[in-house]
Amino acid sequence: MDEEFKRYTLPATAVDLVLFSLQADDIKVGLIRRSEDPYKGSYVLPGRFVRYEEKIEDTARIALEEKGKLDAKSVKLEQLYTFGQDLHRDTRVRTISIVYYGVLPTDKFQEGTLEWFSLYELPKMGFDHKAIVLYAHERLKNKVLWDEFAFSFLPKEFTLSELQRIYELVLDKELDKRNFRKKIVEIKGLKKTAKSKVEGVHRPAALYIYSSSRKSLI
Amino acid sequence: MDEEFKRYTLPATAVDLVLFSLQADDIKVGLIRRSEDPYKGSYVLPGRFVRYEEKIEDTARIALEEKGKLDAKSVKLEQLYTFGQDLHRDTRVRTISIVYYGVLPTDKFQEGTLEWFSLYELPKMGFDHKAIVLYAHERLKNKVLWDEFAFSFLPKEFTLSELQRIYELVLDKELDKRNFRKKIVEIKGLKKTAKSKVEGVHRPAALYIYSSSRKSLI
DNA sequence: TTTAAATAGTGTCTATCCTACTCTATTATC
DNA sequence: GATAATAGAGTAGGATAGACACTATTTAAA
Repeated sequence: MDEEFKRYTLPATAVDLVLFSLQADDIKVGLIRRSEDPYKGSYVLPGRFVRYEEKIEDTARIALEEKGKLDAKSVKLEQLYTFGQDLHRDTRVRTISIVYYGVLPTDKFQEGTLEWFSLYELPKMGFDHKAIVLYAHERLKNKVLWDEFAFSFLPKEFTLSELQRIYELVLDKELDKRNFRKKIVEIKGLKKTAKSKVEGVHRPAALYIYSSSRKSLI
Repeated sequence: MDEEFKRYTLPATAVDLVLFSLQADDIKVGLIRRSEDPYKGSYVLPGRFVRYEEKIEDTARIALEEKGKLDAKSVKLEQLYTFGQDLHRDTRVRTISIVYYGVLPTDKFQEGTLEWFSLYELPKMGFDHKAIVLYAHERLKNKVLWDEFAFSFLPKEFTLSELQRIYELVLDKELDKRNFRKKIVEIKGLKKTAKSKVEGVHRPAALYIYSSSRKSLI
């Protein structure tokens, strides 16, 4: 590439997305298979270049809709980190990547253009996107513990067992049932609804809803 | 601005810095007075556009040296957040701002081109840079509690009183002396040196050094 | 040389929180 | 009605956090 070009050209800026979702009792990540070099055949995060006068949150939302065929209203995205080193989405241009991550609730899932892989069994991935997914997982662990991210995996009404399973899958760690229930209900201010959910040959589970609170679970 | 331009032009990307420092028993932030419109006369964060094939960490480092006349080796910068909305550093171009923050140790301080203002008494600031400083302060509080950021304000050897003062200034909260000392020494694995520091008409304080550890202080 | 001023330095007790741990309840199916 | 499968609940012991007050050591001034 010629020196004049480098001197006066700005790097391109893109937004990439790490999308998590609960499917088949596992945390999945939504990826796209590259059909061209570089990294042809590998999987990458869905993303999009930031257009002039496009807020980066909007870029993220458009990427979600166009690349993921997902309803942007159903996914709450948060900024993860901006990677500005060896990220060459396209060999022709130097790219800075602003990465957002978010959770797709199970009841909002729809077949689209993304392919979903277990967080714990990722395929061969292009660029440094695998490292980005792992970084997003670390952030997700914290967010699940300290914020309200766990609820975004689930529909509005959920059982405590379902919620506990989210924590266990995200944290990759088994939790004590009684302690979990005591704490989660109190700390997150869960409210038991009158309804219950029959899901197998066993006692039905009460459905809870989440309102809002500020404490932390460990 | 013409539509063709907007359609095919990429936004510019800049790195801005929030630099903290301990001076005169106060946490200060290093700013630059704008000499041109927009926001002429207001203060802004030091920053620099990201050049083609310049890692963003390098952009940050160069900004530190050129705008702040500070030794990049003495300041550990961490990425804060990327602001991609209404940030128009320059009215002519739409700019995305990747913000880094860091702490300048007291013994590395040198007069330069930055002006230092109390974190709690900021001057009139341009763009949304005041909001960014406040956001950085929130992050700093967490980093001081959970990471090793408190030590970066101080020289290698420091007294426990000096360290406690950092926590109090950053957290904007008084701490109990005995509890602080017990916890900080244990949790952060501080080591008492043989030296002590005479600083006034009173008993000298033992100097401590920080090694490394992983626990948390609250 | 005694006194005063100023900060360094130290331990205990109480309340709260975290963790480990096991049995009964309720449903559908055979 | 017996079985299988998950829902649901309480207690005790140990660890941790927070409140709290006095003695030690130095320099300067009287």
